[in-house]
Amino acid sequence: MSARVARGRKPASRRSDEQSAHSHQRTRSDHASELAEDYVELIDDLIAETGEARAVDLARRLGVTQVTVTKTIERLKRDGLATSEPYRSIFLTPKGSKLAVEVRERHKTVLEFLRSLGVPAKDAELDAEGIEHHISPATLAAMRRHLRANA
Amino acid sequence: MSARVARGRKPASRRSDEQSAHSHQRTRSDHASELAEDYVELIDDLIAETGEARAVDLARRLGVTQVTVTKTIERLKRDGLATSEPYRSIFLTPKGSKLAVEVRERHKTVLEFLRSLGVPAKDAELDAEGIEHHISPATLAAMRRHLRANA
DNA sequence: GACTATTCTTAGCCTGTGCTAATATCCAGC
DNA sequence: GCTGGATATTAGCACAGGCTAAGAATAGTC
Ligand SMILES: [Mn+2]
Ligand SMILES: [Mn+2]
Ligand SMILES: [Mn+2]
Ligand SMILES: [Mn+2]
Repeated sequence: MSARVARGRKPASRRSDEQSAHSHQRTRSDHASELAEDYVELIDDLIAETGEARAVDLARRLGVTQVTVTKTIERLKRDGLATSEPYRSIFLTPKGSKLAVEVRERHKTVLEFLRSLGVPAKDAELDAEGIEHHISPATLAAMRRHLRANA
Repeated sequence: MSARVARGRKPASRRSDEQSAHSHQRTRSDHASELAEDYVELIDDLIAETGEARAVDLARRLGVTQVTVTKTIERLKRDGLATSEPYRSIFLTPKGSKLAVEVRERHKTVLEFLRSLGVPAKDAELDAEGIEHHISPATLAAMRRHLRANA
């Protein structure tokens, strides 16, 4: 059948194996930062829109319970992205604010790009929320080029 | 400052909150199926390339340990996507095979699409591995249109 | 057919991200 | 200034998906 079975030889660790492993590792790493990115973006939005970011509002926009939000905020605090006092609303550190700006910018670009491809608004919004976290600088630049070219 | 603070009025659950929550829910749901998709695609690849899919090969291509692979295969079996006997290699059920074909096709489209945008091969491969799981049928169709138009 | 290197399994651990139930605090309206 | 409803916290649970260490089974080589 196959070369493998015919020879009884295992192909050791090949170049393409490492390439493939690297892609999956990048995806896992993207997912590790994903929640933090969405939270800081949302906290920044809420402060801009309503003057403050409260757990109950975050929960409503994320579709999770308040308890889940509170626990996640604890991780954000641990990672130096947010601050909060008991029973008070949530704030971003400078590091968190900076991340929020970058993330919002990238999110907007991805959304506009999908729209420019002719994807219906509803689908574009759903897809962008997930896609945004897997966009390398190279791909972001390519999307911007495409938007400029089709302006 | 804000309307919220000035009025002391909470804006209840607004339409846009639900829209936003829906996007995040879709992303979480994508992630729940993501690992299964990558596994069946990889198992199918390995069977085609080498005649069989073994845990050690999956581990190498995914960049995780064999133990992690074995545990994940258990979940795939539970979900009716794969089968395996102790100390034997891994097979796909008809359901798993069907999924593998769809996933590979979508993966290829995303990769070609990114390449067609001018993204360098290396970056395109890294990004496609994550992006592929967040592509709605509408976006997939748009990518195909774009590829056909720029053929 | 025995030996050894590879592979697979089992047990046990950890973190992240979700949940419910129960309790505590806060604040708006009276 | 009380108080009821909204909000936040705490405790405890579950599952996914990662890991290491130790031992068992398999298979290629002599
Ligand atoms: Mn976002
Ligand atoms: Mn997102
Ligand atoms: Mn993938
Ligand atoms: Mn993702």
